[in-house]
Amino acid sequence: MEIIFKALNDETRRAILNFLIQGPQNAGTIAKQFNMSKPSISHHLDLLKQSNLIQAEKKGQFIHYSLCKSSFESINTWFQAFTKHFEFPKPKIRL
Amino acid sequence: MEIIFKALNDETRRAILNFLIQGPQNAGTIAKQFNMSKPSISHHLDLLKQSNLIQAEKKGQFIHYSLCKSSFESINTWFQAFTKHFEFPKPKIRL
DNA sequence: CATTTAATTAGACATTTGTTTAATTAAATG
DNA sequence: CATTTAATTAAACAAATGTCTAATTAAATG
Repeated sequence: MEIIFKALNDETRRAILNFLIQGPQNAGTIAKQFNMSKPSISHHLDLLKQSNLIQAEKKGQFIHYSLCKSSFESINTWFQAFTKHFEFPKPKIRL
Repeated sequence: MEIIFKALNDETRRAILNFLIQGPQNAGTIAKQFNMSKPSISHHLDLLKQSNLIQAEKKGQFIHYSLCKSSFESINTWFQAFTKHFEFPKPKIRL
């Protein structure tokens, strides 16, 4: 989980994830969305890839990035303990 | 969301949240769970409180900390866009 | 095969973060 | 009311993070 939460702890990376909901995009197209240098975006993509929130696929000169299901499932599982905590408060009295 | 993801991006803080699933605890009891100075834990509790993942209530000399629903709901809402993305893949053909 | 295009890697640097010890605040108690 | 106990705030500092420009890699093209 460590690396997933780390990857999510940045506004630009979260915006990249949101952008990728539309579908796979190459690094250049992603970079154009942001007022930031290409190397910076490349670095963010690397962190997202390390965390398995996205995956990369080389297509000739381009690299296509897309959302990756597994890490989103991990996060969901992590939060389930808290979801349960709030959904099922212990009754103080027998009904 | 910024401050919530920031708060979640630390192993100790996530462990504190998990500990609080058991129920409200005071700062000293929380600190004992960790091999770390009390001021460090105090700092982590402050960040968690700022993010509204926990709330504090002073009881005499003690301060009771407990999980706070609202920010967990915010996170859940944030993730829904991705949950939807993976749950409902667009069919390529009409069934 | 020299040049262009897409993208990453490397190096530098300022900012943020997590930790510690020392000092402070505030409530409880003999 | 002086002392103890719970907890925070302050100050300092090393480590991690995000950004940039310059350099490099690798594929496409005239």
